[in-house]
Amino acid sequence: MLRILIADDHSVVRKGLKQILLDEFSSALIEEVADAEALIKKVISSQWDVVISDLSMPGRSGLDALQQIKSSYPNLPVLILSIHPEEQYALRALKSGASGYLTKDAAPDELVKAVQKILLGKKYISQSIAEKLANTFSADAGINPHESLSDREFDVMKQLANGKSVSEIADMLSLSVTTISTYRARLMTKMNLKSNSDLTRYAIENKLI
Amino acid sequence: MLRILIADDHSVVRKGLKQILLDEFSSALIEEVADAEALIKKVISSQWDVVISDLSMPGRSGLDALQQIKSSYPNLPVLILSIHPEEQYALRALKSGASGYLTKDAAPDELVKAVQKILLGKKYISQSIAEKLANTFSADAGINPHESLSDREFDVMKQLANGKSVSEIADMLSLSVTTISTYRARLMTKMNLKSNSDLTRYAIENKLI
DNA sequence: CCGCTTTGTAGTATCCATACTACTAAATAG
DNA sequence: CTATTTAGTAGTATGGATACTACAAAGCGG
Repeated sequence: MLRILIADDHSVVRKGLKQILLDEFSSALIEEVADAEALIKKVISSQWDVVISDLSMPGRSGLDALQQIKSSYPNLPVLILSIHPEEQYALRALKSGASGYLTKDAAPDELVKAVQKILLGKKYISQSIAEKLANTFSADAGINPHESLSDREFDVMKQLANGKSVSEIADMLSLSVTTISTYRARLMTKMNLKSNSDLTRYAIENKLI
Repeated sequence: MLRILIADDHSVVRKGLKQILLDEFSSALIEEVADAEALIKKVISSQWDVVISDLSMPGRSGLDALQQIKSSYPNLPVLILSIHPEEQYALRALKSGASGYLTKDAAPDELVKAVQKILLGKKYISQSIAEKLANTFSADAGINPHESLSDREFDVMKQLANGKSVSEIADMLSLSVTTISTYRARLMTKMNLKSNSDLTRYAIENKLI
């Protein structure tokens, strides 16, 4: 019997996913969790055939959870479902071991197709994301300052660019303020910027926010 | 019999909404559309008790559709469901005649409560949105926020938006840092913003820098 | 396979920014 | 023409951010 675990902080989205999957896999066992913590716990406590997870969840990020899952269960396929059409996210997710990357506006049958494919141990990437990824490889890849950031740094960078304070971010991620401050210092050096406002401008110009 | 029309471009969200509503209103007739065009057509061709619509849809915006609906059917209640927690959106929606405004991370029973309330011809606004709206009324809404700034405040605002620190500005203007800090506090209140990054974004959007 | 670099994390001391308050001059309301 | 608000300015105390440092784990270069 097929066992599917869904992780998303929006209950509407969880219900929707469940419905779509049940329409196709009528006998599947589907469970839901609302944050990364619960996701990790569920993955450890029960066996699953596939995990479908959002990237942006309160507390620990989905990317974080993904990495943790893959380090303990390398063979458990994880499909990332994100609202972000940006290639950076897809790239990071795939690098972290995701079996697929879909945006939430994907059609139901694309979702079903993706699940079927990754159940076979294959990867699934949607057409549109594939095209975006292509850019990353060709063109001026690697020279964009923000691409040299680590996952954590990237996360923090976006929050800062969005106007969050160092301590707010520390709170959100349950880390020390000094840790966040260190990330900030590092990413500022890497990106060769000085103030949070510079960051905001950069992020707007590069369509990161 | 209760007739509910759902408009959202994400099919996952549509399914989720339908599920949640059916759990409560088991005998309801629920139909879905994926864009503003279809929404308008459906509203004209059939009778509905309530419309639940997203704001951001491809093509004509949800706000647009909302206005069109309210001009022809002022008594048809429309609940707006948005991903944006920002007050501007809520305000615009309410001004355009929406009966309620909810963000997509609302709990299922909040959605149900909202629908029940607006079916009675009342309005429904969530706690968090209500608080945000309060600000909009208190602070001088209507004119461009930056136009209510004094000259000094405006100066400082631009410098801050450009990434200068409070003490750099104090230096430049040969004033005390606390003076600049006071200006900053005042202009932030007037403009209803929180962080320097918010300022930068505002300044970019309004072509001030 | 072994250093060297990067990443994730945090403490301590210091520094910068803010909240709160206050005062004067100018503008505006009544 | 007085009373209230707005603008310009700053001090004191406090709270939050940063610099510097550190260290373990992971990754990579050779």
